[in-house]
Amino acid sequence: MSKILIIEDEVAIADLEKDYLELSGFEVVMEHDGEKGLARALDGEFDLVVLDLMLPGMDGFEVCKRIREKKDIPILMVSAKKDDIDKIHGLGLGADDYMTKPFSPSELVARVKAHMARYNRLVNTNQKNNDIVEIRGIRIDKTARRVYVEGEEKNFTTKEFDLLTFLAENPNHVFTKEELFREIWDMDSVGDIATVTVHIKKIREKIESNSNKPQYIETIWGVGYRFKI
Amino acid sequence: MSKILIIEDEVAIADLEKDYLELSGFEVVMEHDGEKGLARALDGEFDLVVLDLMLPGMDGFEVCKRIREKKDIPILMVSAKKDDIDKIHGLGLGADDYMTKPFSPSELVARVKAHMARYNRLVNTNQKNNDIVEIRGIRIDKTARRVYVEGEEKNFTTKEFDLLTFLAENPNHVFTKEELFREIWDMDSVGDIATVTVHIKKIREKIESNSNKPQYIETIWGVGYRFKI
DNA sequence: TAACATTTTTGAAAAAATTTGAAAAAAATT
DNA sequence: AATTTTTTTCAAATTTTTTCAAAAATGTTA
Repeated sequence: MSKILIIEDEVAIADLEKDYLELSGFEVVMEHDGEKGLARALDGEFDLVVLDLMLPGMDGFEVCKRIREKKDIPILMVSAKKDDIDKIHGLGLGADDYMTKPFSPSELVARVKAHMARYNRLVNTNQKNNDIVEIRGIRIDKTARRVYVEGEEKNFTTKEFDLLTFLAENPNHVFTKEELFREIWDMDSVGDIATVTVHIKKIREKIESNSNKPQYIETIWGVGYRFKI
Repeated sequence: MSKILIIEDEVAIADLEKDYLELSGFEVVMEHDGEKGLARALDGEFDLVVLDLMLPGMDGFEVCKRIREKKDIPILMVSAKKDDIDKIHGLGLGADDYMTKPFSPSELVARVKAHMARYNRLVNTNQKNNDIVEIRGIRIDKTARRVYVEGEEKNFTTKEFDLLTFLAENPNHVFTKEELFREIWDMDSVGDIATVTVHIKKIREKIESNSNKPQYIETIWGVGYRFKI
């Protein structure tokens, strides 16, 4: 269940937002001033913050900035004035979205859902099931030793599977061919590094739709390879 | 440099959007019908898609859905009708944002920037214990070998990356070209010191907004270079 | 300001690294 | 033992990066 924090001093508005969000299945908590809101947000239990700009205590700009210093959760800013929106842009506070009042509650719900979906898409990748490694269109079932590309199973040989899995489990990390060789082949096995290259090529044939522009395994010239998040 | 794909059949509008985005430093490509747009988007070279709903060939709903099946890049949908927005929500297509025409170009630029920033923020937190060197607007991720300038990723070649990283890790220290050469190139490699200069130039092109007044890598006349804190 | 020294820019050549296809070797299966 | 599959090796083709050298620009000094 996703939890949403509403920081909004006008109780009537906050209540309305709360009702709609709860109807859509979210758990909602409200705070009515800046300081408390900030403290709550930093608590870390929320998945998204709806933040009004006009607040007693600490204003929305400040709250946004302070949340962003510590947290990466989506922040949806709400303001009565169109000018404030420009200010939000200008300050580069790291707000993810903004709406001007008045807005329809369904608009709010829609935006909240969109952000949630996006956040989950990007973040949920490598936490839950340890046996499943999933990044974008690639799903690797480690126990079953199966690989699915866009939902379709592809056959991988042992070395190909091990290599792909290692890269996918350490995404965004550049490994040299030597490192990969030591990792997948026996530490002290004597062999040619070139075999790594060939295996990369074979893997690419199976997972990349266009080998010239690899979407998963990138080449870092002069260094090695990297699985792109 | 971030690349944006605009899929919009009205050429005048597409041109306007392109102009504004390019002014903000984005690289922009336009496609004027659904099929071509989809193909381009799946190519994988873009960081964000601006997608009009009304398109000849394949409509925006379909294009959005199809992109989302394969790609995680931000999609910003544009429509003339408010009703369409509700439809986008309803269908759960995975669009990240939407704007109704008419909109101000600066609004478009702001939204694009916000999405880009967020995408980078999220992707970066996903990785584990990376070595990050950060000085003012420059962030160097040593394990991923990525460089961000004002939050935007730039491509660096091996030597460029090594040289920049070395300077950034030893800020405020002047190095002669000889020292830099010995540091980045093999100690005993025979080569021309001039190559250091060329690499500095290339790095500057990527990190300095005004090459005439370098904000990061300063030239110390008659001596060498220094990364300014 | 002229003369000089140093740095920067530029484009093309050279070098290095990667990709690719195919054949040889090794391992597993029948 | 023969066949099939997988892995490794090799070398040509391709791509990217680096180097080099000459020209242009910039800063320094007399």
